[in-house]
Amino acid sequence: MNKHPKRTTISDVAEHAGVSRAAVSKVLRGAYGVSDIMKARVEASMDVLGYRPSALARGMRGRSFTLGVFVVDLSNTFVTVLIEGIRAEAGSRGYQVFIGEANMGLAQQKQMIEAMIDRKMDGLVLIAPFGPDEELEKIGRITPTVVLGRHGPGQDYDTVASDDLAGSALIVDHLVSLGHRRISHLKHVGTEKNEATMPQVVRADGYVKAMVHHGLDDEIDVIETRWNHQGGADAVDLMLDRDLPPTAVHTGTDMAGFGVLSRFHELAVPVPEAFSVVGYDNAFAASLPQISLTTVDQSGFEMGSLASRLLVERIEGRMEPVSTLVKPTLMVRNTTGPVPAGSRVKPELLRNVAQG
Amino acid sequence: MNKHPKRTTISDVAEHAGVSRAAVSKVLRGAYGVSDIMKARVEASMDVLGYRPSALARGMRGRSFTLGVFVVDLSNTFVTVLIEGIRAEAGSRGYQVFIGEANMGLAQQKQMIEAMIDRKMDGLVLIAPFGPDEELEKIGRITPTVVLGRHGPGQDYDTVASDDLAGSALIVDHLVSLGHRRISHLKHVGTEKNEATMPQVVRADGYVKAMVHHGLDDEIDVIETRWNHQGGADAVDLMLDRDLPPTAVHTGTDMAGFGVLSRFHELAVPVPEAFSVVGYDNAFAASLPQISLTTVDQSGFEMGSLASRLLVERIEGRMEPVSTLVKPTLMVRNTTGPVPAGSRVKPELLRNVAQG
DNA sequence: TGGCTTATGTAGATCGGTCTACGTTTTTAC
DNA sequence: GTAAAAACGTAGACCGATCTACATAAGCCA
Repeated sequence: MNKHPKRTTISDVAEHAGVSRAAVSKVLRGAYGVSDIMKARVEASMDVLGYRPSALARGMRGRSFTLGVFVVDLSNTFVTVLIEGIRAEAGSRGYQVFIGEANMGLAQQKQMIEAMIDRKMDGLVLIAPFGPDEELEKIGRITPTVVLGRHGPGQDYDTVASDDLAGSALIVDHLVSLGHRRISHLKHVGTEKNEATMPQVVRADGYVKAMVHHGLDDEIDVIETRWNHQGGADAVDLMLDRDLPPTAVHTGTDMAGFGVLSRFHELAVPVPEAFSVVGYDNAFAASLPQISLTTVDQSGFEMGSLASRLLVERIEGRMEPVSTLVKPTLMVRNTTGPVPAGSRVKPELLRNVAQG
Repeated sequence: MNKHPKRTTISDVAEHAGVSRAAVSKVLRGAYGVSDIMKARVEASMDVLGYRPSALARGMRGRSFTLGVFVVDLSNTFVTVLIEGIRAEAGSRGYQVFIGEANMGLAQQKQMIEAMIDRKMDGLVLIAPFGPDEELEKIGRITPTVVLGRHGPGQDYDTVASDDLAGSALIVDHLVSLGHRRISHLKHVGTEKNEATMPQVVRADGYVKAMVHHGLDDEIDVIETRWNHQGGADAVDLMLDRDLPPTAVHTGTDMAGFGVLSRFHELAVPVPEAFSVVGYDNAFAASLPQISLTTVDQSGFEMGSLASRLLVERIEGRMEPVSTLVKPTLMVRNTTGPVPAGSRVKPELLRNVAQG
């Protein structure tokens, strides 16, 4: 005895109200050409019958009232905040939000996005997708698209990104003001080619520019690693292996920052007394007092709701691309401090620890 | 110039291959009555035209090949692991997984689930939904459903849960073996009524049973609070305010555990020297060395893939409900230690600290 | 070779809505 | 008071697939 309480359809409502199916459809859509009397009667029937239109059938011709959010990695708590913003705005405009994840590379990403298109979702938010810009253009030509977390502008899609250039500058300024000069930066490197619009590229660019601005051209030190826990941990060993190790690091993302802190913790290198660490994203764990990671906050909720708003605009007809940048803010916590006095950073000592 | 590269439909393929639409449909579904020659020709045409069937249209009569995962709170990193498991299994069986979140109460949860049904998703996985069991039965009668994280059995849905009774026992056993006797427990209390199948109820029950088992009937201390960071922090003040404060706490969930640790950190109460803390879920942050929270691991990936498997079975016709329990394991880390010597737990002292 | 069964392909209804075209009333305007 | 315009409601094609019936062709057996 399953699935048998047959759904009420638009025909049932029409019959019950004694009008045509087209009339019910009009009421449903709030379309022109409905008298108040008829509207009331139809709505009453809907109520009595407990009618809910099939979003699937509606989608066949009209809108599906569904937005798709594509994510590479749900376990990154920062994207959760973005999604919160997306949902809030979309919900208030009558759209349902469904999230699709794909973390096994470009092919899987493509498949997921196609799955969304095949389900005729009215619009897509792509959170930090990989792949070349042209791929995104292609998607944008098929369906309304907003790319979140990559810099613009695009031809056929909108972008919402944090001003990563400014974010990196905030970090470097902060560290320099604490007296640091040897500041390293962790740049994400994956299997895919880096596009100029990707955050890792812009953050690295901002880091270099800021270093130059402070006259620290000679101290520029970009370490390529993966932006995850392991990548951060690995980078520590690399840094400590330098002839003259840095005194601070801009880890590019909190996840890598956690890895850095973990490794330092294992090595009993005191943070921030011996080494300053700055993350990026203001993920949940960064705020835990035992971690208390200095980081850059991207006001994810606002970015998310802005993306939603742009997407709905686009669905409703806007064609010109919009590219926005949100100002980040620095969250100074307890992993950054004054540069250690020269005596306290014995490179030899640090290297020994690393090998022990 | 948008959205105009008109999609190829089944008719296009049929025409190109010189067969009927029905024939193409048969090939698509792998249905009976297709010669090898025709199959090859149709598939070639699909290839040439770059055909992808509309999942929407397919769903109108047949399956939509879509599974819906309902989640209350995506920011809980444990559900991310569950989703990973669900996706792995579902993907290998040709289903797409879409996630819907609703964290603003029962009404929003209901709306989200209805939205999934309205889109004719083939089956639903509900992760720790709230509301009465009957509500779940109602859903299960409409569409194949697996409930993840609530204990069974259900009449018209399957359940996959961690053995919370055993989990609580593991925790209490561990603490008792360290010499603790005054062990408190944090029980989640929300705005909704607690059902007997909800984890907070079973964990509390397991805690009580385990305490009784160790002859600690008189030390049973269940504190009702919210299972989040703030709830954990608040509970610390409550515990320290007791005439004879406990020496250990089973926080019910890692999120509350983080709150407990945070508050202790603020109060400079050393963990585990003065107080032992155990979480539940083995969330990501629990593994960070600075946190290193002793907790219970629920092997989320396995639970997720098991749920997927059950759901597909149900979609394919099974009617008898299945109710499974997965064994949890204890992860001993650095927030639990031997009970402090009597002198070190001066209740007065702790209370002063709390007020300072 | 006739009679049956099995294999292969097609026509056309169907799913539950939307949307265009058109007929009928009711208003408005002069 | 009548023509033109606006308001209201309906019929029926359509979206892109699935699925049931049925027609035709091929294979099998005696």
